[in-house]
Amino acid sequence: MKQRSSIIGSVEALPHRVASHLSREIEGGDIIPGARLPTESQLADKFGVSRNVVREAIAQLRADGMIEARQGVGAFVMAPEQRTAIRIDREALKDQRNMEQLFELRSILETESATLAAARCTSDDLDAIKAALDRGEERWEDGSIEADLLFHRAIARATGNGYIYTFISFVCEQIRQSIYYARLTNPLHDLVEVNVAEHVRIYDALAAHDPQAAGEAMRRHIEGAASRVGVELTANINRGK
Amino acid sequence: MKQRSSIIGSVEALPHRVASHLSREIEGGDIIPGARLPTESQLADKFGVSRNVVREAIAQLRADGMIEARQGVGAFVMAPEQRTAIRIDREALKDQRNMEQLFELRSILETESATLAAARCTSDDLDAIKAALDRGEERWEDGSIEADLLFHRAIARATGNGYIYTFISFVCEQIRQSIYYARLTNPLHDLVEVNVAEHVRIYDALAAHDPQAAGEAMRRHIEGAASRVGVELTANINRGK
DNA sequence: ATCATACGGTCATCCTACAACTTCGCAAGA
DNA sequence: TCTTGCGAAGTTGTAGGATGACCGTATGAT
Repeated sequence: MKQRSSIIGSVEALPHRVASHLSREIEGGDIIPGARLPTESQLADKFGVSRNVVREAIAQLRADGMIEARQGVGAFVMAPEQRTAIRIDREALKDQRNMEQLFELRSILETESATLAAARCTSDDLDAIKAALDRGEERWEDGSIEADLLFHRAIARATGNGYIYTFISFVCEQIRQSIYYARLTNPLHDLVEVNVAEHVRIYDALAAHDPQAAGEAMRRHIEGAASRVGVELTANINRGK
Repeated sequence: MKQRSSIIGSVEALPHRVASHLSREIEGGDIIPGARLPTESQLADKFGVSRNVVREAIAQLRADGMIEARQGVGAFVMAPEQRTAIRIDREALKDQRNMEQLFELRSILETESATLAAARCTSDDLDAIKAALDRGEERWEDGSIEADLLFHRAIARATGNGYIYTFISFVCEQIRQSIYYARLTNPLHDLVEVNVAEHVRIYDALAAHDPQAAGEAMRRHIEGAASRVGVELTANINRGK
């Protein structure tokens, strides 16, 4: 079979490339909601791939509720509000302002997470949180990042609210990925110690079942974590003093 | 072509059915993270569909970071923490407890959204919010639901934080869909009026640029909205007294 | 004018074939 | 014995064509 000379020599799989392209066209407003996409055959020709590849790409977008395909009619782009999935563009996070906003969202979620956890956590929950905390102290170079995530997730789990856990895990992971790739230099050790110290303060508040203190400690911690990677949370008015 | 007698007679598309099935198997822990899935051919046989359908299903799961496929090796399920997308199972929301938890998450997000919006909103933002508010007063039977969403989204937009907007839109939409299908009876009109009254209170606080009051009004509103659809937010300790 | 029908376009599914890649085992050589 | 190289087998990735199901519209009969 003759190898179709694809446009760009990338390592990315074809369906993903097509999906990204379409996604950007929709996101960028090139195709307005309600409009019809070209037919699968046309897209296949346009991208120089088989119709199978186009279908796989569309399958992804459809799963996100970004487009809707009606048999015998065509595929239509849907309003951005009725997506069935949340996805964060990793590229966009290279923009400092977006990273700042994501940190703000994280601050909101985690602050309340700590507040709820303080009121609800069982002794088992506390044990799990303590375990994550301990693992952060005996740190290898970058194992500390994992331990940090573990700590935050353990708290989120202690809220007893699965959705809170999911959302926090997701946001934290996005931030981690983007930080991880941005700076290959491993974190300075004294900063890690500051981090652990803040964790201890949070844990103490949780163990004391003091929601107010736990939330406050968490808020400060997120602020600190942000500034440690060069992000300043401006005018964060959580629980406006 | 002979019609393969499929196992279940549903209106859902085949790839979606397969994806759901696999998703549930993974979510349920039947296949642990790191383990390999059966080959595409085996899955095709198992579900009684073509390999193409299986590939589309896998394409969806792969886009979510739920599984990873390596050419020449196989497909592996990934740890739930490193998903690249958040998705909410609409089926699960039929369970009252899950709905309760989702409302709690919404309460957290929206309360802070109102707080931030009060401090940051421009006059343009206020106009948009007011417009949504007015549209809720001249209500048709179920247009009021749309107007309600519009109102909340307008506030989220006024925070100036795109992620907050995205997350709130998403959560609200999930709740709306599930409520909408649960009870075909249109909302009682006096309840709609209560709803609008609460909106007015929020708007006033926003217009006065009073973050504290706005957050408080929003928290009460979400609580009210929840109870109006039969969901009680238990022990919600946002800004603990 | 109205309604039933035929037709063309589009997505949905299936099938087969081949390419690209990985793994593993075996055999030849050092 | 150990290493190296190579090929076989298995798996995912892509291509392309065929057919079924479904929709919208135009056509034609009543």
